[in-house]
Amino acid sequence: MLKLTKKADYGLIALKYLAEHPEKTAVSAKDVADAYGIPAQLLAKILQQLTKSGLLKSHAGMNGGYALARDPGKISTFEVILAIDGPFFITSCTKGAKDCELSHNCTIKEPLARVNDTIAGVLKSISISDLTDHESAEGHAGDIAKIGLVSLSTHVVEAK
Amino acid sequence: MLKLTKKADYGLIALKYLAEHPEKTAVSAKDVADAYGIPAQLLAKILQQLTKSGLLKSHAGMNGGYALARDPGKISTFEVILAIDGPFFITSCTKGAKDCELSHNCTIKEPLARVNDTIAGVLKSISISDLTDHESAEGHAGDIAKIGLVSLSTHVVEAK
DNA sequence: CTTAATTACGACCTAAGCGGTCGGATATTC
DNA sequence: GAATATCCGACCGCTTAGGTCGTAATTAAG
Repeated sequence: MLKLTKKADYGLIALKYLAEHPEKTAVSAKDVADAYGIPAQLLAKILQQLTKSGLLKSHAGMNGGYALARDPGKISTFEVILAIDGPFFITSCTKGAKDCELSHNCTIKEPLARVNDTIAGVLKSISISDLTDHESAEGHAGDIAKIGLVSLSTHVVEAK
Repeated sequence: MLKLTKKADYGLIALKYLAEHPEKTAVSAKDVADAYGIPAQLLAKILQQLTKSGLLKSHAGMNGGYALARDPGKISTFEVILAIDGPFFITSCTKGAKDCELSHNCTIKEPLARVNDTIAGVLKSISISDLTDHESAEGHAGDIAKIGLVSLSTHVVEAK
């Protein structure tokens, strides 16, 4: 279905929240959970994962909580999703082509891998601070094309 | 995890196979299944779905089978995935924002919806005939940028 | 007209993963 | 030492993906 998990959603929401409140030195999982109606214990585990991945700094004890480990502009959504959901690959045949090799040539994998890279590139290009919608994120229209997009298309269809 | 299902994989593989064998007027599900080691009955159901969606034409009976309903260049991977897996949305909170509304503002959804559109645009730009890897699908490097990509990035990260 | 190939369709099953909870341990501040 | 927190592992219910089975309807070939 190509959808990302709720955990990743929650993680992104939490990081965005942290990015929007730089005045607070530490925000508890419960605070964020209450603010958005997210199950507190679940969010706690997510934030712990993000901490282990080095995206957050944690501080236990009273008045403790989490804080961004880096500038929100330096944290990509790709990293967040990776930290929470693990490495993703469009192809259900996992990367190694190990399983598909025996069943002849899964000829579709190479082009699909390029699609995978494209999507990853898009995700890498979007940082947490980009999620803070300052309404129109105009400009830089051509930059996306530089993200290592392999052009697969010989016939560009206009997207709705 | 942002991966597409095996069913979609199988469907794409089958369509590519059909596109590569235009000489055959009809290919049975079993033929394709045997060629790639795909469970025959499962593939059959997938091809039936694609037929219902108008991407394939079917012919029952002996020497029957499936054929592309259109030129492979006119069938986008987006359509295939849509036909098999149904509409996909990056956001786990389904499109209507119905469920998220009550739990305050799920501020992350708008930017994520744009990511969704971007990915959809990429998928729409890739046709079945594009999957036939004529090695380097060069050129058109900038075209992707025209696909209605909303530029979210202010800081482009180099993709691997 | 019988047989074999093939699509069409629905019921069903199983394993895995997501979303979530619970309980307890550790750390830190007041 | 009591109140907040992070930490961490075990557990659980539910959905869904992936796949099977059986059966009916269609069509071509002998």
